[in-house]
Amino acid sequence: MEALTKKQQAILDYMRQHVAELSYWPSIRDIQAKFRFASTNAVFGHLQALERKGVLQRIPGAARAYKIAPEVSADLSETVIRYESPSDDQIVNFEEVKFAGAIAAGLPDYTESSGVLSSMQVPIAAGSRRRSPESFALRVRGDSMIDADINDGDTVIIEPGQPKHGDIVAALIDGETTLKRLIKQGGKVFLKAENKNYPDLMPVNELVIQGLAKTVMRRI
Amino acid sequence: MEALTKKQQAILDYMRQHVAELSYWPSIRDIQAKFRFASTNAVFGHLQALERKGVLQRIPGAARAYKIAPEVSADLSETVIRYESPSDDQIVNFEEVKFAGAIAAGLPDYTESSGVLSSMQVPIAAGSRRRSPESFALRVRGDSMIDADINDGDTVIIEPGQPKHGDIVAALIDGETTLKRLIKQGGKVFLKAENKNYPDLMPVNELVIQGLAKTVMRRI
DNA sequence: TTGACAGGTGAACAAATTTTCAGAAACATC
DNA sequence: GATGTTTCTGAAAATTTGTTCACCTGTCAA
Repeated sequence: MEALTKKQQAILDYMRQHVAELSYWPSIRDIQAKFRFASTNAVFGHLQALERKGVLQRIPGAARAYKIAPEVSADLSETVIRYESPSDDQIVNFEEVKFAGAIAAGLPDYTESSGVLSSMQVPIAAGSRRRSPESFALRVRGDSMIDADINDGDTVIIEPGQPKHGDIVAALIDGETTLKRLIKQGGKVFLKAENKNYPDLMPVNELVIQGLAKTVMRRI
Repeated sequence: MEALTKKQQAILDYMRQHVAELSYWPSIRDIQAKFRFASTNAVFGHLQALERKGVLQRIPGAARAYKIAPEVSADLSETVIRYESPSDDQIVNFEEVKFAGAIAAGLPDYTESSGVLSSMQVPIAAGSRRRSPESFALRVRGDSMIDADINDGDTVIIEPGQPKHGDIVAALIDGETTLKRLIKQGGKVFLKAENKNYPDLMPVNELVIQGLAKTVMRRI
């Protein structure tokens, strides 16, 4: 694999950043402006090079249309081990977690040092003109849901939604967010900790919930 | 929120699917072709409507350039339940999963019917100016890792990295991606299925891996 | 020195794409 | 049945965008 020149890498990065932030690709002239080229052809040449080197695929004739080839893996100086990208149909297509508040529109806080925490973060919010409740992630502390296989240190994705009987909700109790299962029984609403050692049902009059826990994430 | 008509919803869905699959937006003509309109203006009108209704943002004059507003959650007409957003410090800041290949730059394939699946999706490499290989997600099929608490239907985030002894890797065996634990023993490399019912160690000469499984996601 | 090559200028061209205009058909609503 | 709205047609205009051509400028190695 032929290596990219500095300019090529910069352009590729810019394109990535652009599409991540705005959700659509930059035009050749956008790139030209960004790098202060006097001619569109400077960009054109670079794009050709990027395509030739296999890191970018242009769609002939189509404006703002590219595909980015999967990144080449860093060389692994191991002996027998070889990398191979998965075929597209193996890839699970996710939806999106919109993070509330401060990081809603932010770019990923990718700190190499932090030991490659997995997972995601969502640029999007581009065009978020709604004050609708967003999904967000919470780190689980404690063992109140241990019997539901949600353990200390896990991360749950909290989504907005209509809480139904049996749902696990992020509820505000005494100003603190806790994970509980919502129980409706005899017209009354209860919260239940999924831990045998905890008291059974906790009746609630007014329930303040932050959302529904729908997904658990666990580090291996 | 004004509701979308059937055609509008279909067009919106198509656009989402297109961008998720190809990583760039369809042109008006693409949409026209898809829905067999005789005129581009049919599409144009629908796009106007979608924008007026706030679910889509067009970039004037730019081809194949849109932003999609985040979905609004269904209104909760429940009685005692109140929503409250979490404070920022409760929010876990994630890093980013870059999806390989086709969906690299895609937007979420959000199908309302599919019942508010949780989770994320990644516009890509946002700002990642690193040439590192991308992470991606795989849906787990089968029970080969059941003893490691990775079950059928779970989703694992596969990350690039130097595989070490004990890591769970996504390895290519007979052209199929499988999840196995990597064992180095006596200078040899083995793969081990974490399921008591499966044979112990599988010796490998040449190992083709797609990455390291570092995170499991499970739907509740 | 020469030649190859990455990087760039400038202008023009062709194609793709958005956008506008005027009007018609379908369809529900009252 | 009248009325208004949504949906669509057809063609044309305006603009954006990708593409091409001729030529210039350094750098680096043979």
